Amino acid sequence: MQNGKKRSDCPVSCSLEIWGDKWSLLIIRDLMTAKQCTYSDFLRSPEGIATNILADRLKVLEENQIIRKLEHPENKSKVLYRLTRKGIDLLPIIIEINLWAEKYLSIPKDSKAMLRQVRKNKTEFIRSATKEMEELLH
Amino acid sequence: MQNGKKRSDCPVSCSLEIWGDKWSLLIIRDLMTAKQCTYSDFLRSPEGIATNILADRLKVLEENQIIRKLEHPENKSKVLYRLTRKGIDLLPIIIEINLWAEKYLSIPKDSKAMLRQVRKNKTEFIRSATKEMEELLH
DNA sequence: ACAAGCACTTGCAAAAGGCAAGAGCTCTAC
DNA sequence: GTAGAGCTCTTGCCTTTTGCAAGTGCTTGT
Repeated sequence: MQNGKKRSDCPVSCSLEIWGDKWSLLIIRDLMTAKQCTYSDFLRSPEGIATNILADRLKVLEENQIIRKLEHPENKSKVLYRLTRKGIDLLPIIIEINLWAEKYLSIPKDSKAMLRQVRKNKTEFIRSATKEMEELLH
Repeated sequence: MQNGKKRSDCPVSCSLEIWGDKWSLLIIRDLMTAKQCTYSDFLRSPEGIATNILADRLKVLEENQIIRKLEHPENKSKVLYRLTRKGIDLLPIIIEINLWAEKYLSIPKDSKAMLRQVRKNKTEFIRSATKEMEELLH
């Protein structure tokens, strides 16, 4: 998907070439809610990504500096994945997707609770959630 | 992609199942900038979507009521595609994608001009652009 | 009546996705 | 120190989706 030359200069098209597939934004969503995930955390997500696809997407996201790998503090055979600042800044997109979905699809209760916070003050919600995630960048 | 049962109840996942592929958001982008497009307008977009893929995506987007078909006023062999309100409401997502791309990718001059307007007052930009598109819903 | 334009469809090859099994590490228990 | 279990991927094989080229059927302009 992302190898080869880009289709156009359009910002939307270029963005989609990085994370515009069926899975990447779910990986990013997982990282936004959990702050950090191991490989098998991703595999446990309810959508059920296949392991080879996961490995591929993690590779692409890392190459594009959306996420980065770091070693697990207590187990050298585990790998931790975290968002970079570039990845963290995808939060507004994720939020707008949630808001759209809330309006037009049926969504679970816990998502609604989060969105109540968002609607109260979107800017502030994004600011504080971003700050929280950025603390892990150290 | 969208047939079969859904992967999960996650709002992001459900949304991606509708328009989360490499092409759908580009079709929506075209409709946001041009207000209405014919089939060959989409084919002329710089990304070069294949005609069978285009036909398939238009079908899925119409089934999900993101777009709708209407007949061309002056030529019965042409078909016009327009966004529904559900499609118009994807504008905030498109805007956030543009803002992210502006920050992290290199984007063309005309996109930057539009984004200057957005940054001046995002809420008002969305409000007025939405209103403009909604006028065509009649 | 003919050619050109338009919205698709079809057929076929290439690429991507999905599943199951396994490889190569590391840590734990004995 | 060796066996087993857990972890991150990789590999092979098959299915699905995508991409390309050509074609179909309708409409319109000349």
